[in-house]
Amino acid sequence: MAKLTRKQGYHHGDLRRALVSAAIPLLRKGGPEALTMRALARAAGVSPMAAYRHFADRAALVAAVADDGFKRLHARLRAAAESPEQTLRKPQQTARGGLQAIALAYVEFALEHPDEYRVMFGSELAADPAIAPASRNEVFAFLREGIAMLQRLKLVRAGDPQAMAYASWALVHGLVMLAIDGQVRGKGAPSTEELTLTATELLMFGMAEKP
Amino acid sequence: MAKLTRKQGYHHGDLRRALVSAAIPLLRKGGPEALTMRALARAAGVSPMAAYRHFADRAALVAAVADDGFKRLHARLRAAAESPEQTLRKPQQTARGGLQAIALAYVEFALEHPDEYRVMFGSELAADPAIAPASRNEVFAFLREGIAMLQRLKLVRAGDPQAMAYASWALVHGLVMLAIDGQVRGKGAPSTEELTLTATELLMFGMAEKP
DNA sequence: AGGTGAATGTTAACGCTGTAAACATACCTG
DNA sequence: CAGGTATGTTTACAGCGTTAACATTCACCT
Repeated sequence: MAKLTRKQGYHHGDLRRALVSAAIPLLRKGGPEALTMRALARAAGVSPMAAYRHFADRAALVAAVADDGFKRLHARLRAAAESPEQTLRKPQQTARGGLQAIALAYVEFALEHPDEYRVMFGSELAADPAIAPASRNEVFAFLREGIAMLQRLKLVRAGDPQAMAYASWALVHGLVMLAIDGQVRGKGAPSTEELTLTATELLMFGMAEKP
Repeated sequence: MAKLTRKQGYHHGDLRRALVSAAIPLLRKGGPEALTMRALARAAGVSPMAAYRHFADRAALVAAVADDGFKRLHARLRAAAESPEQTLRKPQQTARGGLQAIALAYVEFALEHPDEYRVMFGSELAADPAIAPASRNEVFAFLREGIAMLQRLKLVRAGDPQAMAYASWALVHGLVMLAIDGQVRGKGAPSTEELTLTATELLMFGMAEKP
């Protein structure tokens, strides 16, 4: 019976979740730097040390926030994949267009929540791989499966789907980072959306089944 | 004669450069978190506040370190482009192979100095675009010129070289970030070098002149 | 040469941070 | 109801970025 109330009772009532939730508005207001243990505890109406009952240290807390972000990103990508009506200019092959729609959704998510995205890929997590967010692997698996499906449909050439998924992810992630850093601005720079379409199309051509 | 000693005399003798130089070993030992004003001043044998005579705040100092990094990266890429003997498995078209060699050199640089690379693209700089390192634009221009050259040689399809350069940069940057974050590890994951070759080849195919 | 102002470095202090240690309370299980 | 464990608090410390006031050294001008 202990299991039933495991996530509910106690003093605050799931403070862990409250802390992670409090992280989002904090991030959006003050950027990654504002994501401090004390500010978080303050936002949750709790003493600074309370957070340490749920997270070993700041890195663990950041990892939890990142994990949460990847979960939302995953949901967003799944929605984009399933939605028949994506805001995509070129339907072309449905499956390929679907993958492009996923890429667009990915970029959109990152640009809507740049600070969260930055935390998700920030250096705090890279320190030790033990706290790597599990949901990140799920996002990657989702992408890899998409590639594999396109291979089965003969829309993508044969080859290690894992490597192609890495390449695709790298491309989109790189686009996002450049966009977030404000590096894409400047004379004659394309809009991020245009750039995403162009870049993904280039990669798609490269991955296409050779004629 | 005043001009001769412009970079030499004074109290410390070009403390600004000393601070930026001291940043590298500091970074390699303790990661981006170790790059603090006080530690830097300590390493330069100077009082904590001395650094503020040369940098408005920590962000400015980080920007200077990043700028230095981009300068070294630029030099590295130029060397890779000019060196006739790159460690490249597939010579294929010389020019295209050259671009791939540049990509490999880029990834190598980042993997050798992951903490510096992270600082170069860290969130501290993105805050305000005013302190964006100028040398980063030079690296990008270098890449864009390479693409434009390939277009003139008819090895790359027509199209906005700027957008293609963004796509290429994004791909390589994304690869680096994934590799640095230790995300590429795992069962059946390719080596970073293999992955770089695969990914750049995919993009090259996509950018190739259509038959 | 000598004086003057700007450039550079120092000291002291403030509020913020992460986190360890000791303590207090609420809850669950027996 | 008793005991233990999970949770939250208080206190404390060292390190950080940064401000303000002060000290020194150089560069230049007459």
